[in-house]
Amino acid sequence: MGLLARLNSRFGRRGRRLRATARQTFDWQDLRPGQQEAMEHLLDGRDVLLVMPTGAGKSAVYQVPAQLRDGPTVVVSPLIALQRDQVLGLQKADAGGAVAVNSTSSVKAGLEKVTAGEAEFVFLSPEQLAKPDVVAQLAQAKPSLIAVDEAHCVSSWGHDFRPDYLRLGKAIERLGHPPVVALTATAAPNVREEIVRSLGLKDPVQIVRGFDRPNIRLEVRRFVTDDDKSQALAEHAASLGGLGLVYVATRREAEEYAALLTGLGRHAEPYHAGMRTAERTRVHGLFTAGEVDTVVATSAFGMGIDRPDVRYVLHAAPPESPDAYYQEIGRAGRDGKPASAVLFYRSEDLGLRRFFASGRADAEALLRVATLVKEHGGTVPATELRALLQVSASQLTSLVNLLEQAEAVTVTDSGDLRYARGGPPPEQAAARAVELDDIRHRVDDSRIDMMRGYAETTGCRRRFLLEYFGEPYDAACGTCDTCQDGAEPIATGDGPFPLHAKVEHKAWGRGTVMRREPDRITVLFDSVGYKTLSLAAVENVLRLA
DNA sequence: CGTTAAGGTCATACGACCTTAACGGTGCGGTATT
Repeated sequence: MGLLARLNSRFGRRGRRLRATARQTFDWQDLRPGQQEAMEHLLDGRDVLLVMPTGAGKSAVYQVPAQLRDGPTVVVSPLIALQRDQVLGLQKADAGGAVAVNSTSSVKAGLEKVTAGEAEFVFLSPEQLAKPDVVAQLAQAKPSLIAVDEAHCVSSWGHDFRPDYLRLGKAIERLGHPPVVALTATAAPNVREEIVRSLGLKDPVQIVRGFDRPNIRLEVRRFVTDDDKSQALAEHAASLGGLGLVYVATRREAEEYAALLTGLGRHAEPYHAGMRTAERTRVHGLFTAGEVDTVVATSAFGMGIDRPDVRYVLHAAPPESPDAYYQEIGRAGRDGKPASAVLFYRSEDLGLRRFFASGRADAEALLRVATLVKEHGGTVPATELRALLQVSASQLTSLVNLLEQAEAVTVTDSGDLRYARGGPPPEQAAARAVELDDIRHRVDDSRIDMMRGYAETTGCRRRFLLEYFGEPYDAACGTCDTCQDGAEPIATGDGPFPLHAKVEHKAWGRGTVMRREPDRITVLFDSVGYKTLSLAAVENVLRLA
């Protein structure tokens, strides 16, 4: 932003209104630059993708403009616990009321509050927004703003675990597509693209702030045997003071490491989705109150946790992507004081991630859905298809999502299925759907490769992560373990393939240069994900696009 | 993909070694049962 634009933003009419509202309604004395910029674009009617660390005030970005726009604000939130926390927070302010619409209470009563104008904010899961009647009733209330919280879930959960995430774009359209803000703490460039595409954001303003977290020291320790690794991790954790998190890959490990740490005199508690709700709530409460030293958890623990003073995040196994890793270690040191992130690494531990990523689309089921809908000729209720095919609602949604991407099947506003006019024949459609699914899996696999790359790099780890997220970082941080061991030199000068250059590969198609080293580059390809290429070997296969 | 538990074979050892099968994460919603 130029000086004039900055002054205008600082002292302009919209900026003043926004800051006044922030003070009066929420008692926030000032707005940070990224926050105010995003709010102004929303007031101007623009869609916004906002990538900022947790704790940097992402929620404010929709809460303040919501006060200035006529009509309720729809907030998409992945967890009922998050919805509840947000509603409680908003109820403390005089912000126009808030309600969560989900299966824990009457959906009907909640929606009536919105249409009656008694709630400025309505929180829903993607599953609620997959119900035609819910969307129809919300549309009557004429929403003036939509916020998609934890928007990376579109990409990480939408394809299998929670397929209704991929249907949000349709819901947004049916709600009249008021300004939409997608919020997340991390997303690599291709994940951002997918969020934009999937939600159907129109020419969105992308605001990316505060990616680097310089107070978090990065370190990786490599091991050969599992015993050596767990012993080293336990000893390390026991030697640290303050509050910490240990991420593990399985529920059993959560229990085992918690017991191990307890044996070493730490107050450690396990946390995973296999525990009873009451037990999970208890551990979460202990953590929130700071009455525990260490929570040993699977990926179930994290979203919505809010303590500024987490001093360390240890990993007993690598997660499935640098995106997930950065999300998890980003829970350390939110207070800005020194914190550490140590990955206890064995390359074999990536095997479990490859297993989790290995499920492939059911080609036969895709063909059956396509054939049934085609032969029916008209609109088919989803329930009818489920009964015929003996699949769960979420399985059917996943199949339909793929067939929709293959331009064979469309979903009507009432939630029924219809074969696309001029769509490809079922055999072709199913084949195309399988191909699309394969592309996504190749990209997912390459993200696991990048996790290996992070763990095994001899260069600066901070630079590795920031460049993965598309943030140029032309230095070595000087504080990570590799820097302190004397990091490898960084490629300088222009070279044949500058950072972020668009390139074309003979076999892999279009891509973007994400990382440059003296003798090789890493390119993010649209169809195969991340590939690290030796500069000596690419002369005849790679060119600038 | 890698680990572990269970079962089998060998053949003269109350263990050593091999093969095989099972297992592994994240949550919504709605339904069935107390």
